[in-house]
Amino acid sequence: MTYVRIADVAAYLGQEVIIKGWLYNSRSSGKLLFLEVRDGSGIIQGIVAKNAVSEAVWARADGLTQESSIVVTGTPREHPKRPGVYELDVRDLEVVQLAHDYPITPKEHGIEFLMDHRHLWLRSKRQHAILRVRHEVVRAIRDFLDNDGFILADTPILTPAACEGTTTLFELDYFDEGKAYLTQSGQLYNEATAAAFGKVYCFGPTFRAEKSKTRRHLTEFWMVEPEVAYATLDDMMTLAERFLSFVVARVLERRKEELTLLERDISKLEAVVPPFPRLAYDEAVNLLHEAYVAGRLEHDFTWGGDFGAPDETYLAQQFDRPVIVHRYPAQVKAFYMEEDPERPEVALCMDVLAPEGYGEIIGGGQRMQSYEKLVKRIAEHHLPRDAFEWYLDLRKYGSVPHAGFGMGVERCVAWLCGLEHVRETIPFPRMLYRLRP
RNA sequence: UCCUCAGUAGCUCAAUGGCAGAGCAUUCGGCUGUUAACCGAAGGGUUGUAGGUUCGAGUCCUACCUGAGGAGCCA
Repeated sequence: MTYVRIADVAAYLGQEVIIKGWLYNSRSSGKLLFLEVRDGSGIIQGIVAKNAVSEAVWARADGLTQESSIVVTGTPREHPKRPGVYELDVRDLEVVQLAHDYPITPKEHGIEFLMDHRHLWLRSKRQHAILRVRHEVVRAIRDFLDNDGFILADTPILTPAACEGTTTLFELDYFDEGKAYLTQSGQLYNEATAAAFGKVYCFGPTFRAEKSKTRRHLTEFWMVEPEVAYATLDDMMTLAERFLSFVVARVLERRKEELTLLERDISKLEAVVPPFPRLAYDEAVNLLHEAYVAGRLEHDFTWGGDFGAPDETYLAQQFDRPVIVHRYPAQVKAFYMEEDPERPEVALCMDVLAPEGYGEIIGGGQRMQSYEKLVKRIAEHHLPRDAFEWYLDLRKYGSVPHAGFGMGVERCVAWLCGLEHVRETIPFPRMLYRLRP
């Protein structure tokens, strides 16, 4: 007898197989039982006819409860009325464990209840679809970078100092070395590996102890950060555009079924092809000001600040694909940003804003190349100089123009899936007021 | 940290200041093609906590707790 996964039953039509899984839901019609069996690869409806099985099998099948673990023996065949859909004529059924009072019923639940039962919620169809899209996004990211000459060079999660002085860090005791912090970005280390390998990326979890409680924030999130030696801001805008287009195309190609289950408007994603509109910060400010004058934005925006969420949403809504905003005022950006040689008050940086109000999904730019200017910046930002000596070494020994960016995986997945909140895009989200399960 | 909203059965929600209710889930019964199946019955409540107003509070007031959304900050 062959053990098969539900995703593969089409190759076994008419042959008896074994399926190992859990009861997702069941319906009955007198002497017929309809068992929806899931095994992680898919869901198949098992048909138990009272006159076709032994009394013992019938009794076991009739007594099944939601999420009981079961091993089913039966013969797959096409659904009588729905071509392309497969069912299983059940001959035998063993109960591995009988579940009692599974809390997540097939009706609606509130978000608090579902988040408290996240470990069980992961079994439902919608969560499956989202996490399969996430998996495809991660795979596409790696395929794109690996095929483009990048080396994966992971950066440490425990770090001795902040990489951006402004944001809040998770702090912990590190033996006799004093305080250590959970990384908020691998970028500074990326600059070191880029000087070693030319084209690198790191891909892992990052942590921000920001007290942000919005649909776009997690305290622990995954970020992919490519970094390229001898690259400029323009190179990064082009790379981000190619990179993001590739990821979107891959998800459309391989996960259309999941997007359909999520009721995602696929035409919105099909529009995501190069070139992306590029907007200087100055132009963006003008657009926002005009929108305020026309009554489309509540607050006026003046040059010098960073965009708020409504501003980002408005800017993104002006285009049918991601928009790249570049050359922000240096004062609102991190200390390591290179300045524009023609306008020192702006930084050679860029953000990619996703369409439909999903906000900033990519941020990056060209890094400061000059040793002297970087020393000055570190002092201006009141950062501890000694913690950055190794970083300054990168400017002493073969400094070159270099640039990179970071993309938040969860925001990207939320956008691709059309979700209200990023919390469903990671198996176990960590948020301001949620550490469990 | 601030602003707004919400806490009633295991879950999702009703209930003009006047008897605590429904659907789903659970248990029992019925149905040979069901699709969040359906039909019938039963069990299930310290209305988030502590005070207050009132003849009477799930409902009004105060404080606190918990959660959700948003601001700031950010991917």
